[in-house]
Amino acid sequence: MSTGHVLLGLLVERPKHGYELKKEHDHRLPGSRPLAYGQVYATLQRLERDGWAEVAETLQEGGPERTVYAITDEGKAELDGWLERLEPPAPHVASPLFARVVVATLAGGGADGYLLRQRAAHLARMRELTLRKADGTPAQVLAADYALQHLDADLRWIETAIARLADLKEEIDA
Amino acid sequence: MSTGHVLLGLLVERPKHGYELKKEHDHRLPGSRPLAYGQVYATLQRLERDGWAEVAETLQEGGPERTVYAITDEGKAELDGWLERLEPPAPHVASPLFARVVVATLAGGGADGYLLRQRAAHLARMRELTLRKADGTPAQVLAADYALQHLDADLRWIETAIARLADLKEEIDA
DNA sequence: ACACGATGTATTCATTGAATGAATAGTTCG
DNA sequence: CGAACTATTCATTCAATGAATACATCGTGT
Repeated sequence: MSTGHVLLGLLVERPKHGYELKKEHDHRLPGSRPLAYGQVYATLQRLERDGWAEVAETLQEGGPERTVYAITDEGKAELDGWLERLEPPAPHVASPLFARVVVATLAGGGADGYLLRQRAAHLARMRELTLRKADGTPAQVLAADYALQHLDADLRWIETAIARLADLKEEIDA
Repeated sequence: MSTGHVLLGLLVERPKHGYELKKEHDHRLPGSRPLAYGQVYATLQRLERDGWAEVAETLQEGGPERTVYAITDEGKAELDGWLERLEPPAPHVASPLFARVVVATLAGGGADGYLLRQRAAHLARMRELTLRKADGTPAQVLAADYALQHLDADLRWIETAIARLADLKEEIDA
């Protein structure tokens, strides 16, 4: 429940309500997919159910009702645990790129064309990100760097994949 | 529906039933998370609902019933489209690593320790994968290369993140 | 001065997809 | 007889989207 832990993290500062959490999440984690409101409130309910967050107060002072959530002691302990825990380093690599290459080869189409087009798209995206880095906040720069490093990793892999497509085809035909 | 497209790809060769598809998937896409049976059958139902696959025959020749699915013409067209489509190059980077660094900084703990431990874990995992590459099939080697490139990307990012933690903290405190 | 629409705040709901784990049931083989 | 393999189903949870609801504020034109 990665989203839940991030929300817990945002609650450490002070109690907040759903709308605020969504805004903060999108602001603090630029580059990550913006949270849908539905997901925020669903996640908050799970946090409450598990005792990691609780309703601090319900405000009705002009405007819609706002339900403010606070992190609990249990939630703080859980968050600490999450921060200590090492990210299991990619036990399973979910790679749409790899999947397509295998499927294209299986389906007989050949993956060369796809890989070449993908390489071009990656290069374009990297140029775009590099430009955007210039005027970003530190968080935006870090997020962009993360994306850039992984796009570069894809590019390197694409090169070796192109070179080894023949081997893959042989294995599949066998 | 990436899983669905992969299953479609496996059906191009010839009609297959769920159990066989699960085995083939896990075999053809080493390194990816093994499919749960439940997911295979649920996905097949969606493929059928969308007209991309259909029940070819139901066998009851000694042994449990087997429902064999075949790809339809519509499914072939969809698969071609999927293979043509470029992977939207990381519009949103879902990065547990980045998320933890931000949350650790927000929560006041500081992310240095976490990054150092994560670096060590990555290095260990890379050594392990490199060893396993030696005696792998071409598909396994490609999958391992994909993982290795991305672990290396993480490592590079970790270095720059360590160097820029102070900037991030400053942004958050402001 | 005030009706009106746009914008912003805050939450809920219905639905779908992804994923897990356990349960079921028959077959083969030692 | 029991263990292992083949094949499918079910119950449940989490993740995620998109639309709907509802109230408040604020600027604009008449």
